[in-house]
Amino acid sequence: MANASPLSRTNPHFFQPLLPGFDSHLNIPVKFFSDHIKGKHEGKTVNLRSDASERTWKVKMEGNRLTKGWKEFVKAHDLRVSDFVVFRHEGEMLFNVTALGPSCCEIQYAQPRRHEEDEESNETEISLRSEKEVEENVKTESDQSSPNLNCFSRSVTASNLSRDTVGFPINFAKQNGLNKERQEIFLMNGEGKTWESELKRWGDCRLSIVRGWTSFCTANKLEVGDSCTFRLLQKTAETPVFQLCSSTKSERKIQSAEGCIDDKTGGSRFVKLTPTLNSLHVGKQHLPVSFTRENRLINPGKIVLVDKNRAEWLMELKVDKSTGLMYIISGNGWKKFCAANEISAGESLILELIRGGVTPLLKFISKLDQPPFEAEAQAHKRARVQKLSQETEPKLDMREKTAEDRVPPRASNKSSGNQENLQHTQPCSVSNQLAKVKQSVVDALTSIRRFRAELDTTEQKLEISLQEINKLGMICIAIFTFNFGSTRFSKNFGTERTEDNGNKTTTSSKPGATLAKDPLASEKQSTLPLPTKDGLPIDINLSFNIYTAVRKLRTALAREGPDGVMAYQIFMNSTLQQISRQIPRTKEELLQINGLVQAKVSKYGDRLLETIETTVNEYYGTKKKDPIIIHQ
DNA sequence: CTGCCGCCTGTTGACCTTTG
DNA sequence: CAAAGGTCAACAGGCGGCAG
Repeated sequence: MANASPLSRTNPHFFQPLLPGFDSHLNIPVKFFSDHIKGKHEGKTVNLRSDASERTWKVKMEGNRLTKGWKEFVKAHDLRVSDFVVFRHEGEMLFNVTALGPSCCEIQYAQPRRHEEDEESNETEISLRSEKEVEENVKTESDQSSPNLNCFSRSVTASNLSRDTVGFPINFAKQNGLNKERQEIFLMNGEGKTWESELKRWGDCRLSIVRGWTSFCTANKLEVGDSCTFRLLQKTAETPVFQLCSSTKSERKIQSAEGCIDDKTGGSRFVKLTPTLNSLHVGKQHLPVSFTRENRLINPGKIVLVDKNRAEWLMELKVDKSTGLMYIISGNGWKKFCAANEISAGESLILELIRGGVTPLLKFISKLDQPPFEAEAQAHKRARVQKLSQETEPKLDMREKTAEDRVPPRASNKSSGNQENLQHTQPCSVSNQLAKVKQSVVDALTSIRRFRAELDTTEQKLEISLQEINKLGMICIAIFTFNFGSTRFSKNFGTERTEDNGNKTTTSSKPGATLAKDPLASEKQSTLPLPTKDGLPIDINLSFNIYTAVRKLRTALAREGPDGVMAYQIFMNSTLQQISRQIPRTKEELLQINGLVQAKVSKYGDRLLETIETTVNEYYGTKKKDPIIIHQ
């Protein structure tokens, strides 16, 4: 899977996808271990560094396993299942680690916390990655005391698209000094492309992005219902830049691909929920403590509910801070979900918890008709429920209302076998009621067994799919490591290769012929040519070296610069990618790179050109300016 | 007609209280 | 103590008025 030096002549690399259980230890690939560690550095402590922090983590190596200390590194970098980590050996058991998210893009971290701000957790210098940070920032937007907001989320709606206007969180603006009546801003997508826009203030308490929103959404295929999160990149600049750092749609695609692995928590996967009039009205549903504890469902976040038609409903799993209880909330999503499953107040439904991905899923298993007396008792349980129903139908007594409420759904529910009986049995004897309860339970059990069999089959299929996805993920990671567009890559994949000595050899003419294999399995794939804008191929190995070199330069510049200057504020990743693709050799050529304005070229141009020149010379082993474009 | 503005109202979600 | 209900601030979006 991973291999020594496939990507660079100087630094051996390997990468690992993070699978469940990754946080306790990480296996170094056997081949890498035997090539670079075994016999030389065995049993030593490994030093891990990342671009996200200046700190070095010491991690114990037992055999080919990273053990003691790895957990801290994981925690500090907020690594999660389905992320990837690329280890680059810098020598003397020092590894530079690059973390990539499930989207195969590098995880962006927020500004490092200062020690004085977070003295309690001095083991963690890095603040959380953007996705989590987003959640926290959104959560604390109303909290005036929370410092350093640099992300906000917005949903794409038909209304804001049609009006080309979207609301802007006022607290976010206040925290970041966006107080002007009108302020030009840039909306930037993940690839670094920008759209001109404007932030406008109305009165004291309202801000909106007033133009550019629709074109941004259209260009980035953001549709109604998607939720997108923006990060403020250049806070101090004349024109603030808000970069799209995540969107719900892509996340959900990942969830649906990954979210159906069986859980390994050992708790009961099934939960019975009984929505009440109020829970439907306020749109939230508490989960039984026993269920959340057994299944370790203790962290707030997203949760996907799958209804009987297999439609997914993305909701929030929250924790009630005063009681510690977990509940699902989604505006009227819970009400609609119940409606979609033909569940009305007082009726119960059984859901099965499916875990394994980033987001847990609760799948509708069956409806559990309650005996009327129980539903009735529940309906009478609270005086406030009565108040609520009186608001809607003030003339009805609660008892009458319950009956009224319950009859129509049953009358319309053709699938309910005992609907007629239920309608007539309210005054029935206890034995009749018990018989009905028993029948309901038997029906529910039958449903559960049927769904379980179906789930087993689906699970097997999904596991096969997951393996395929993992394979693809590895391919993507290799592509990303080169930092080139995957579509261009795939076009040329397998058409031409270079041996380690840099000589080009044609080994396969079938596009994709080697795609099925692990892309990192062979060192011989290290110099796949990619076309430039002109359609001409470039030497990917050189470009990768340049990318690595300018990235190192950026880190160095960030460290040299004044406190608080982030690497991305010097050069953005997209700028580095463009530099590595176009390999500018003069300041004029630098100015043609997006993101390199005159001021930056004046400030950093010399060092950039020097770095590029050195890398090119090292690569070709010569001082002359070799042509970068290699014609096929 | 289009874009901008501002008022108003419904929705959402966090936090707290009450009930059984 | 678990679960449900209540309250309220913040926010989103509908709608109508106004200007160009």
